[in-house]
This record gives sequence, structure tokens and C-alpha cells, in this order.
Amino acid sequence: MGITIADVAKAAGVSMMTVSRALNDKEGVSATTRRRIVDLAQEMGYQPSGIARGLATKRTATVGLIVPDIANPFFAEIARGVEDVAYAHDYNVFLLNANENIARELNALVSLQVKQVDGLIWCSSRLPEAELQEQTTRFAHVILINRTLPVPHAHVTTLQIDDVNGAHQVVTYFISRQRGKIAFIAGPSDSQSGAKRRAGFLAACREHGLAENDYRLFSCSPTSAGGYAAAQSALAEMPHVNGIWSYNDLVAVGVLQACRENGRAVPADVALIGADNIPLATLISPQLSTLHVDKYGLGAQAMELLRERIATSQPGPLPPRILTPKLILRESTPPAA
Amino acid sequence: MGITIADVAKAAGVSMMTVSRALNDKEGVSATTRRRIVDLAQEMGYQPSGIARGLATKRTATVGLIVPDIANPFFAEIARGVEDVAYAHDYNVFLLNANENIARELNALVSLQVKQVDGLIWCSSRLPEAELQEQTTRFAHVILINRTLPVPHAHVTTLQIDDVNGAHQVVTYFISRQRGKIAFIAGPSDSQSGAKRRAGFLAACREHGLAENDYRLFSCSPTSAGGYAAAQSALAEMPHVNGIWSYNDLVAVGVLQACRENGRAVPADVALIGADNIPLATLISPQLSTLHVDKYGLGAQAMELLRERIATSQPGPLPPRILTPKLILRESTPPAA
DNA sequence: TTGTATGCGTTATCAA
DNA sequence: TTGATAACGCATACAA
Repeated sequence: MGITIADVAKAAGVSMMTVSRALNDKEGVSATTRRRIVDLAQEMGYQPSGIARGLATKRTATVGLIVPDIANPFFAEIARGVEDVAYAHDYNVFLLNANENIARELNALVSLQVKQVDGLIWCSSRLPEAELQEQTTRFAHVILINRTLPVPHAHVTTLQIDDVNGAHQVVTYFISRQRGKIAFIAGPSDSQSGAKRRAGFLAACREHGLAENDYRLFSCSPTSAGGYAAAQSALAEMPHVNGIWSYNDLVAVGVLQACRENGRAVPADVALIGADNIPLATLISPQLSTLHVDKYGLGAQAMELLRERIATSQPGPLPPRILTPKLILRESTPPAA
Repeated sequence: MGITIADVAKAAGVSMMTVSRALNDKEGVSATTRRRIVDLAQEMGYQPSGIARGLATKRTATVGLIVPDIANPFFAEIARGVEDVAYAHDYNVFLLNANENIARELNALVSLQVKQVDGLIWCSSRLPEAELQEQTTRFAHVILINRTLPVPHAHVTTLQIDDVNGAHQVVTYFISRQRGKIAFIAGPSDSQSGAKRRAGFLAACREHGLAENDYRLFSCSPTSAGGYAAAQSALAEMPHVNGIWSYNDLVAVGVLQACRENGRAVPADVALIGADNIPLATLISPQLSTLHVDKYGLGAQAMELLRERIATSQPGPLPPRILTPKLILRESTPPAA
């Protein structure tokens, strides 16, 4: 703003380039003049202009992060991971809240392109795959979280939760505890990771040889109210249900409430498992057993991966990174025998 | 990146300036050529370069948001408010997580200056006032959330929660319900808003004529574990305590747990009130009565204010904006008589 | 209504 | 080891 590289150069009696080199630790400046210039710049309070630098270098040390809702603890934790790693490597993060709104998400992409981000970390919940595929071409590097592309793209890397595996862990756990009447309160029917969890759930139930009416799916909105309503149906339609898995921890809280109101003790009558492991899970009573997802690690890995790809600019697609969820047993499931 | 204003100009057979004017809705272009250029640019897939524009105009349509911890629902909600309003006005938001770390917070300020943000929204929890004062001079416009400056600065506006008023509401409520033995589980002793709440609490107790040993403060870390530990002390040292206020809702959850374990029914024996009103408050049982703070509105107002100040560039200090918290009664306080 | 020249602050390129 | 000059892509100021 105020004081530029030209000012420092003049004050030091050298050319702008010497100052630039000195300040950026580049070769071609004697140690003494470098020292002198660095001190002088410091003393004059010189701060480089990122945008001027960006214009000259075509790199902005800036990345975009698009999330559906930053107030959702799942994405807040991802954002924390992204920001931590970005900070460690001197990147700054544009946070864009898509707000579950497709038009807004599209606008976010445009504005990130205008801002010339070096890369994008994208958590898209609802955008159709075709659109996803097309929009990624706006950016040199994209990390897609929990989504896949119909056709792989050299500049797009995918980071995914192994939801199928997670579902399998849950069902296997229920079976091992003789909880053979299982309901999955499965969240919205149009969610990506919800779809994978549904598929995994059904596959695991069949694999364990459960009878057709010993397992069922119930859709709901991804909130505690949604979980409550769906659990009412579940308890009515499967009176002998003894194991319930939920789309996420919020839904599980609603399920818990419904169980209480219908006189089902948790975990004695019904073993309850959530998903994601948000902080809430340990704050309610009984503490919620849940399928833990490393949200912070997801964000941190995404940023780490993005940084590498930006730095090396290596072409060619990378295989998707898969994170495996981990079943955490607390008080909403029966104690180990 | 690829295609520039020069390309469009060449393709349209006009000068760059005509293109610039046409695309930016400026005067001095005939409606027909404007139409033609806009269509052509669209067709060519032209996107302006924000950094080039920023260099030319010295405005970046970018603001910084510094928070102590984005995974804290309090700040996540503020961020949501900021981002919503920013989006509405075509600003982008750099999210910086200070991580309760002073050195990192200082580095965040530097990087935001380098990025040439048009303004800063700053939630600083621990930075000393003198430092706060000095650092604000880096930016043309600063909105300070829940902090004040020792000496007012023309480019800094303050947005505050009226914690003293909030404390008064809580104490008055307790008194009105004949809960005259009150503890305040007051969080960390070095927190800014904690200090205001402590002062307000003590003032209100005295104002209501409470005897010296009918009200007490207990410090703790701002977590449920902290609340639990402090509540153990409180219940031991004030066996007849019948009203407890907590630094925040998380602390209140810990207090609730301690009450349970010590055989105090909530709200029958102990009326419990939290603070902030995070989503958790309605998800536990009993649902938590709490001093609601409009976190989203805080963020939204901050961004709105910042935008106005940037747009008008009007000099002169603005009076601080004060938001009044609101007592919300749920199940952790006795039902109305 | 349109166009030309110039500058924004920095780095790349090439020359000394 | 240093420096002069030309980009980078756009907008401002001034001319035509």
C-alpha cells in the first residue's frame, strides 16, 4: 500500500531487482547487501503486495474451500484441518459457504476463478456429477471431498470416506452382539455419502444372511428432528428392532429421544450407533457410540495434497485417497461381554 | 488466466477500454456494441482477473476474518453470518484460524495485509489491548468483535455483546424465582467477555442485595470438563446453591453432569442457565435454558458495517454497536409459576 | 461514443 | 553480483 519495493530500492541505493532478490532469498545478492536491504525493509515497514506479486508470478498462494455449511461441525472441523495446513505452508484460504444452494455454489466457483486461486478444495453435497465434472475445469488443481467424477480428470484428486466399509463395521458389530433386527435411519435420499452408506448397509446385512424383514432403511432429514420422526416410524414398523444405525450423530440424538419416549432403553433394548463423531456425541447421555470419521485429517490431507500438486504441477491423475472410518463404542451400545 | 480483455477486444474489433467499459456497466458504450461485447466475452469464456483488477484499482473485494477457532460453534456461526453478507455483496472472505495462539494471530494479520484485504473482521480472544491497538493500523477498515480499543481509532468499529446486561438478566431471573444462592461458573479468568460477565454478575448480585456468601465465582476452562470440575467445587463449597449460571453452554453441560452425580435435580434443586445458545443447548436433556447471543447476526452486522465503511470510506470513528443477549428459558430452569 | 497512453507493484528476462 | 526493461491484466485519465 504505502511503501513499495521502489521506495526501499531508492533508500538502499540499489535497483528494485536487488531488493526483490534480497527479500525473496534468491541467488545473486551478496550476503552483506542482502542483510542491509532486509534490515532496511524491516525498518521502513515494507510489506510486499500480494496482488502485484500474483500478477507477476501467476500464483497467489491462495486456495478456495467450498463447504455446504460452515456451521455444521463436520465441515467446520474440515475447515480447521485445511486452514492449519494452509497456514503451515503460507497459503490463505477463501471460505465459501454454498448454503446447500446450487446457484450459490456455482457463483462461488466463478468468484474463486476471478480471485485466481491456485487450487480448490471442494465439498459439494448436492451438485450433479455432470456439473461437477464441468466446473472442475475452471481450476488448475482440485481436491474433491467425498465425491467422485464420472470421468477421471488429471487435475482432480478425490478424497473419500469408505462409507461401505463403515456400514459393514456397524452391521458386523450388531450381529456380533446378537442384535439381528437392524434399522438404518439413513438421512436424505439424495446425499452422496448417504447413498454409499445405504448400499453398504444393505450389502452387509445380506452378507450376514439377515432375513428380508430383519433390516430396513428409513429416510429422513439430516437433523435430530428428522431422526426423531424416522425413529418413530422405525419403532412402529419394526417393534422388535434391537439395533439402530443413524446417518449422523444429530440424527442419532433424535433417535435416542424417540426410543426414550417409546420406552425402549438404550442400549439395553436398542443398541444405537451414530456416524461422524462430532463433539456432541460425548456430551449427551448416554454417550453416543458412533462411526468416527477423521474430519480434521480429511481437511488436512486435502490441503497437503493440494499443496503438493500445486508445487510439483505434475500432470496425470492421482488415485483417490480413501479414509476408513472407525467404530467407537461408548454408552449407547451394550458393554463388551 | 487464458483469455484476457485484449483477446476479447481483438475479437470484437474494438479497443480494450471499450471492452472494459462494456463488461463493467460503465457509461460510454453504445447499447449495441455493449451487447455484442458482452455476448462475445461470454461466448469466449472470458473471466476477469481479480488480481489484475486489484492492482489497478487498489481494491480487492476481499476481507479477512480472524477467529480463535472455527470448530467452535460460536465462531462458526459468526463466520456463516459474515460469509452470507459478503456473498450478497460480491466479497470473498479469507478465513484465518488463530488457534488460540498469539504468534499465529500476528502472522495472520501480516498475511492479510500482504493479501491486500479491503477490511478485517477480527475476533481476538487473548491478544493484549496494546497489541490490538497497534495491529489495527495495518488495515484501512477493521471491525472488532467483542473487544474494545484503549484509544478509539477512526478506522476501527467495535461490535459488542452487552455481557453486563446479560448477567443482570440472569441474576434477576434467579432472584425472581427465589433462587438466592447463586454460583457463576465463570470460565477462564483471562477472557475478555468473561471479565465483563463476571463484573456484571457481581454487580447484579450486589444490586439485588445478596449477602456476601450467597453468590460466588468459580473459574474453569471453557469446556464441559472444566464446567464439571468447577461445579464439583461449587456444590461442595455452596451446598445450598440453587441457581447456577455458566460461562457458556459447554460449561453448562459439565455442570449438569456434576449436578446429576451429586444428586441435585435440575431444575428442581438447581436451576441451570448457560450462555451463547449453541445448537447443543436444545439437544441435551433437560434442554438448556441459556442466555442467547445472536452469533449469526453478529457476523452479518460486522460484514454489513465493514462493507459500508469500505464503500463510503467515510472517516471518523463510529460509536460501538452493542447487541443485547436474550434469556431463553427451557427445561433446565423451573417452569413459570 | 471510442481510443491511446500510462500506471498499479512485482518478478522474469536479458544485459552489463 | 547487479541493473534496466518489459511484462502480468486491468482501469484511470485524458484525447479524439
